[in-house]
Amino acid sequence: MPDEPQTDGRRTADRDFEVDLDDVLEDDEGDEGLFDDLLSGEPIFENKEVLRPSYTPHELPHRKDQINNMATILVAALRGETPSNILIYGKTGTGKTASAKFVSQELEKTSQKYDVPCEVEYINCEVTDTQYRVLAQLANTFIEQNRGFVDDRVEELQDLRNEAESDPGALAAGDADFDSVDAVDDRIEALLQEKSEMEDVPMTGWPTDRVYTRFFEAVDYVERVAVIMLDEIDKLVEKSGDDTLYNLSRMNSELENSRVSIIGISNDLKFTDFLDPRVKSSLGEEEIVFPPYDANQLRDILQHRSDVAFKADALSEDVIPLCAAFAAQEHGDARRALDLLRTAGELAERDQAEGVTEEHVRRAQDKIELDRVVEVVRTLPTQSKLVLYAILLLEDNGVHNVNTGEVYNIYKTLCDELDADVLTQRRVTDLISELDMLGIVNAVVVSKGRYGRTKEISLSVPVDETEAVLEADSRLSDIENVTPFVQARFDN
DNA sequence: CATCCACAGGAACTTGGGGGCA
DNA sequence: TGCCCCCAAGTTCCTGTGGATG
Repeated sequence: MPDEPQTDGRRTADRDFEVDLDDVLEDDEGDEGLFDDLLSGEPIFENKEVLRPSYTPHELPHRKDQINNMATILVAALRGETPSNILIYGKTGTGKTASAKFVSQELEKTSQKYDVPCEVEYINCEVTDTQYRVLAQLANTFIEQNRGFVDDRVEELQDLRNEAESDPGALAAGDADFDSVDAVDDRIEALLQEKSEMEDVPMTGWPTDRVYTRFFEAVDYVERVAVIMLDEIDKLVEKSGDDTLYNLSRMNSELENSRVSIIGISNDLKFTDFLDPRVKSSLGEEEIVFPPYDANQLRDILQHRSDVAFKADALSEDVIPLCAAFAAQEHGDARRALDLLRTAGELAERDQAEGVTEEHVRRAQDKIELDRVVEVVRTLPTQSKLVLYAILLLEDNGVHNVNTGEVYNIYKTLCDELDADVLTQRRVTDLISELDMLGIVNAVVVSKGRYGRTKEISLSVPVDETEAVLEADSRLSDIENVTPFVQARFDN
């Protein structure tokens, strides 16, 4: 195992963020075991899962209108018609995804009840962010399903065949007319042959149009209505244009057996501006807007979930209003509110407190922010880390609102000393913009008249923590030894 | 009022690494 | 093996520009 030391290093680092083992060990006196202490405290949570973002609730307060609206549109699928395409708008944490998933679950449930072939495929375009990958993923899920259909059909035919061997009359009673047992065998063989041709689309390697064809065939293999749900659709358009959407939206005119319908979910209200007008009109047949929650609505949601999540009386009175207020400031983000509540609970649990207090919420607020920053910085690519370190050094030396040129100069010396590749300034400006979008730095374009136009960059995270995280990176391990060389530059 | 700085940021291209297929 | 594809990261070349200054 050549990478053993690295793994070890990561484990130690993780430990500090996950559970504070040192604290536990210090308290470990007498013959009590390691976990006894932790267990002895009155538990605060009843069911923590319902506070996690992955949990899809059965009831979404203050979203009845939107849900009914979606249902009205999608009910067409149950009648075997093509539902209109839907575009859903709303900022993060406004319940778009949860509502859409809820509706699709109900849709699939009902479709099974009435035996109407109708499926919903969910794709998160932030993860699956190119045309190729979207098509490949869709193709593979449908291919998988089709194999299932073939298996079912083959089984059916085999039963029929077995029955027919003892009672020739059974053939006529079957749903398809076979005049002999051999005919049934032939059919089975043909089906198995078809199945063997249903290979998965590889993750990479094929031309995109071939993937498209494969996907097309897979959808059209049986009669059905396929609802394709594209979450964070703006990310897809931003990265790889509207070809995917164009292809998907014109599919219906060529499909013979099945119909497809698209549900696009977007954070960005204006993303249709970049679309081809044809795509825009077809995709936006129906539009549903999810407005941000206000503090009162957030309070309802939190109340709702905390009844299930916490033990009775575990929350002091002002906890929920405070969480709601904090989250309402962040454009009414319910996910954030739930996170806050959960983290506050975890902090209280770790303190072995009786219940969650206002104080825990405030600490949770800080912890979430710091955790986010630490995680983002830790997972940054090396080059971005170098750029960030350059900004950090400038800040350390009392230079605030630095501009691109200064950063680039420091970055260059840093790379020289570390023996790393030096990127062009063009690339570094992009990296700075990325850091800006991640909220690690704040970069504003300003014009200094005669002295040019540049970005004014300032750090928007705590210096010490960030520095610690950067120095923990093995690839930058020499950085501390290098700093003096860079420091020397400031003397000039 | 024109000039001109110091970049911003778009477009097209290259490189190298993932893979398929005959 | 050679030729095809896709993709991320990076490079080259480029045009655009807000406003202090001469």
